[in-house]
This record gives sequence, C-alpha cells and structure tokens, in this order.
Amino acid sequence: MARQKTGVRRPAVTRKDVAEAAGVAPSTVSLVLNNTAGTNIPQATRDRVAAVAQRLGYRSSAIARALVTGRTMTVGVVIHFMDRPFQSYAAGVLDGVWSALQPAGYRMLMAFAGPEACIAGLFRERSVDGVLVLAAPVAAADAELQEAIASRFPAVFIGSAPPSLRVDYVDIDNREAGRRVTSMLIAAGHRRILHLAGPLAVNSSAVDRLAGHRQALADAGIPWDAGLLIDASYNEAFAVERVGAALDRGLSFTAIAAANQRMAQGAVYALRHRGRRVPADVSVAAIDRAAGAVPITCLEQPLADIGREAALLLLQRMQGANDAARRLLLPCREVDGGSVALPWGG
Amino acid sequence: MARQKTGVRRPAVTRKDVAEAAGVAPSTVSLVLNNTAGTNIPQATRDRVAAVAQRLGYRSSAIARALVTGRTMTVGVVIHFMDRPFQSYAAGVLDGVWSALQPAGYRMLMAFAGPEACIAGLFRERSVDGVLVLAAPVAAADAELQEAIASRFPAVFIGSAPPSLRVDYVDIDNREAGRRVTSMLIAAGHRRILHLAGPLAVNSSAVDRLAGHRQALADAGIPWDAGLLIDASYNEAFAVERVGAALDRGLSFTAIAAANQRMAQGAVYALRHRGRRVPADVSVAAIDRAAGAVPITCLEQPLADIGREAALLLLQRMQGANDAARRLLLPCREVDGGSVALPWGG
DNA sequence: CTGAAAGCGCTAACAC
DNA sequence: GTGTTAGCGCTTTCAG
Repeated sequence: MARQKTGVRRPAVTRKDVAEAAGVAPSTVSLVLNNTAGTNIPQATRDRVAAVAQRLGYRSSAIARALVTGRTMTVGVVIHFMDRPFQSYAAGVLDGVWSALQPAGYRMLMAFAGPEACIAGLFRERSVDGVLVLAAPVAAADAELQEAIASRFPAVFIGSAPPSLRVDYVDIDNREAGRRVTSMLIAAGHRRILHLAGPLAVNSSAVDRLAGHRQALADAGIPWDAGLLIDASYNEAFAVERVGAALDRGLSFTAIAAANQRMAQGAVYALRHRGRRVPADVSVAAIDRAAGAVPITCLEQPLADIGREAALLLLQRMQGANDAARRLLLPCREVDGGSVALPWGG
Repeated sequence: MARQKTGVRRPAVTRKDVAEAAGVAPSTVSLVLNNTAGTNIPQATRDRVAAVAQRLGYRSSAIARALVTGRTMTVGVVIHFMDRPFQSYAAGVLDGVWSALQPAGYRMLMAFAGPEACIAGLFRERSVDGVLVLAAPVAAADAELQEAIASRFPAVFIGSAPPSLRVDYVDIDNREAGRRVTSMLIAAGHRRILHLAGPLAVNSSAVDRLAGHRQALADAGIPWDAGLLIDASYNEAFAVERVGAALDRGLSFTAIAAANQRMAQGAVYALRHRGRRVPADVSVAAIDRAAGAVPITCLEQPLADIGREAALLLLQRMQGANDAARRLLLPCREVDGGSVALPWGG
C-alpha cells in the first residue's frame, strides 16, 4: 500500500487527473506544462490543459520529476560551526547563496553536521545536485569526501578549504586581510600588538590571518613575540576570558588585532571591565563587521558576494563545467569604527 | 536518455549492482539494508549483502525511496523576514529545529520567499512532508495557503501566526513579555516610558507586545500617551533614526521599553550619540537577548526550545496526529544587563 | 498533432 | 527463505 500517505490528507492531484479532466493523454499534459520544444500542440489544447491544471491546482511532483530527470534541482548546504550554526557569517553568506540559487530554480537543503557525513549522505543518496560547504574544518578529508570530490561531485567550499583537497574555494584573502588589519594598527604607531587568533587547529582562515599578521610585523621590522599571540576560538566568551587573563597578569600591549569581530567584541568587553578605554588606552581592529555591536574599525567581508559567487560557480559545475578547481578570493572593505588611535604616550 | 546525469560523474551504484555482486535478488538487498521485519533471511546472506553494499558505497536513492513511500523525510522551513534572512532569531530557532529533526531522520529544505509562495510550492510539488513557518506576516493567508492548511498539510507556525488561520503555533507569550518588560521599568520607578514597537502592520508579535506594554501601564494606573509610541521595524537602523528624532525634538521620557533587542541597541546608540547615559539618564529594557552587544536588561526568548517544540509538534502532525490546532507559549527568562536604574531625579 | 510505452530506482506484497 | 512483480508520478522517445 504505497498509496496511504500520511494522515488523512487528500491524495495529491496527478498529471492523470488533469489529463482526464481536460480530455487529453497524460503525456500531453507534461508537454504543455513543460512547454516542451518541438511539439505542435494547438493553442486551443494548450489553453484548455493550462486552465484545467490551474483549476485543479496541479504541479508536477518534484520527486517523480527528479527520479526521471536525474536532477533534484536542490543544492545541499553544509554548515559546520564549532558553536551554534547560523551565526552572522552563515547568515550573510546564505543571503548571497539564495540570491543566486533562487532565480536558477534551485532549492537549498541544509545540513549542520560535519562535511564528511553530510556530503557522503547527500552525495550517496543522490538527494542534491551539488553542495556548498561552509567553514569546513581543516581536518575534513575522510575517504568518502575524497571519493565524492574525486568523482567530480559538484562541491564548492566557502570560507575554508581542507588543504589536502583540490576543490573549488571562495573566500576573502585571509592572509591579506590579516596583514591589513595589523598594518592599520602599525600605521597608527603601534608596535606591541596582541593578536587574537581563531582556532588554528580547526580553521584554515585562522592560520592564514595569523600569517598575515606576522607578515605585517615583519614588513614593519617588528620582531615576532609569541607572548602576544592568543589562540582563541572565533567566539566572544573565549576572548573575554583570555584577554582578561592577559591583562590581569600584566601583559603589556597598546593594540589588539583580532582575527574576527566577535573576539574583538569580547576583548573590548574585557578591557572596559578593567577600566581600560578603547581606543584611548588600547586600539582595536578586526576582520568582520558586526551589526549593532560596539563599533570597531574593521575589514568587512563581502559576505553576500562570497555566497553569490560560490553559488554561481556551483551552478556552472552542476551544468558540467569540468575545468580545474578554482580559487576565488574577494576583497574586503575597510570600515572605520573609531576604535584605532595613537598608542598611549606615543 | 534519462541516464545522462550531469557532467561526467560516474553513474551511481544501484541496488541492482549490489544484488549482482552479492549474488542475490535486488529485493533481498532492500530487505537486508532496511532491516525489514518479518523476513527470515539467514545471517550469512545478510552479512554478505551488507559487506558488498559497504564495499560499493551503496546507499538507496532518497528520491526513489520518496517516490515509492510517499514520504520525503524532509521538512520545509519558510523564513520570511523583512530584512535579511538568518538573523539571530532564525539562528536560535533553527538550532532547536535541527536538534529535533536530525535524530528523527528528517532533512531541512529552506525557502526565504513569502509563506504563500513557498508553502504552495513545497506542498503542491510534494517535496516536503510538512513545513515550519517562521515569522509569517499577519497578512499571509492567500488561497493556496488556506487550502494547504485546510487539507491538513502539516504546518507549524513559529513566532507569528496569521490571525485568520487556525494553525499550530509555537512562540513566547508576546503579550505577557511586553507586559513584563514595561513592568520592570515601572517597578524601578519610571512613568514616562517610550515604547519601541515592532512593525505593527506586519508582525502579530509586535502588536501583542504593544498590548502587553499598555496593559502594564494600565495596571500601574499610568495613562496612555500615544506620543510615547514609536512604530519601528524590529531593526536597528530604524530605531537609531526614530529615537534620535524623538530626542532631538525634545521628547521627554526616562525609560525605553523595546519590543526587541535590536531596536534597543539602536536606541542606546542614539542616546549615547547625544550624550545621554544608560542607565543613568535613561533606562532601557527589551525583549530578546543579543549576544555580544551592549548588555541590556531583557527577557530572553528560549529560541532553541521554541524551535525544538515546533519541530516535535510537526513530527507528530506528520505522523498523523489530527487533533485541533495547538498553541504553545513558552516562558521567557529575565536577564539583568544593568541597563535599568531609578529614573533621573526619581 | 496526439497517445502509448519504456523506464528512473526503489519498496512491499506475493508467489515460488 | 528468496525471487518476481507491480506500481510510485513523471519525462521522453516513438508510433499512430
């Protein structure tokens, strides 16, 4: 009994119902509704079929269509955040993803587990035509994922790409962004700059931003001081605690370069809690812009653009584009949040 | 030629491939892999089939399975926000939704257009077994939506329910929350309280929160002053502008009751920009808690619980529960953000 | 110009 | 105990 559906819902209107009501063959209904090229169906018939379909509220079953065409018209979106999903990063990116996918007639199937499990599932069960992977951890490269990539299953990575995989990748230039943030502080005269890094073991962007920071120091002839590095976790609570601890043990610095805005917020919180003013006592600059929080001078990522470009690239892949893996790095915009000043006594 | 799939991907492993490799009939493969009850397949065969399936990386096609079972094991999530989707509200709620859906084996298909279009599409094309509708605008009740609801298509509304529809609805008690926020300010001694309302024409929660505000005033014997109502839009920019304008034209008040946190943030921003301190000069209280922003005394919505309860209710509906529409109102938690003090000179 | 028919990959009832 | 079979609803050739 496959007919039993769930509950007592009225069984769906099928193509056959429309055909009967319009006095034509079932296939004619498809031909008309899909506007198939190369058929010469008289306008009168077309109108009649369309009218009946409209009246009955008929829409062809996405499932049946997918089974026969081999395309689900659905994109899997895999989000793997350490903390809660759907933080502002994902929000901004998905905004752009949607803006590209929606007009192309694609749907979005979301999955929040790790990319390995998700891609494997979505790929193996053939429920999506391709996937977008947000912020994949660097270690994500198990056998299933590798096989999916190797068999050219369309996948575009956003915000992080496992270094071991040769995949399409859209992001900002994290190294350059890290360099610029620190350069802004150096330009203001700072030399003792605390770097709040993201999770270096998990996220390639954290590693790249730190590399950029170090390059900025090197370019300015400032020697690297490992004591001025805090390996946090892209989240606020961690930053509050670690920066607080650093202040309490008397670590001396005049500025903070944060690898993301949330850590910067936490740092400001910790500073103010101890009576240090921003930027009078300590300057702060960060990557990411946070809406509605303490304004902080930052490099704003073009999140929507990142999402849109990634989706457009995925659309090409799903249409069969087979060239080598691409790497698209979008530029950041500098936003003055008034949190950078001359160093105290400088 | 339906076989052409996209690009040059290797054709998927089917049940038939497994059957041949294992030397059994295709149906036996299903029976074993689905662990169907009432079959007496010897353990040796089971093991062999399982091993072959594993080796070939076989997973049954979600599409084919859906076609034959009549269930897609997918839930549609419709988000209809005025501004960008995926703001913190949706983030928190979806966290809970996922936590309930994931263990039950359901997927999430996201759609960001209006609920009418989305539900109609998802429902008519039968691509989901049910829908969760976030923050539906009060006006959302077109013919298609009505028909979907009438035909008992499983749908649960979150955060807002079109008043004209008798639907399952999970939310906080907005009226009570509105009342409590204002009561907190009244308890601190305030009597001239500005109410920052959400979009009254769009969102039922905005209306209910305002009603609660007015009730608190009435309970305290404070006459209603329409001049102390600002109809904003649940967003920050609007609040910055409207509160700023009110201050500039000399409107007098000692406290602000904001219908959501983002407006409260905007209000604080406008106040500080004009040299008014919070809470020394003006107290602020709001509904919603915002992570990482200026701390504000507020009522925190149990977002994850809301999402989880809604998803659990939907699961019941999808399993055929047919009782009358339910209304589930979850309690808020008071969070002291230190933004409420005695009125100036009070 | 329209209808019949062959699958798409799977589940589940039913023979063998 | 296992294999055969009949659809699920649709797209798309291919006859009529």
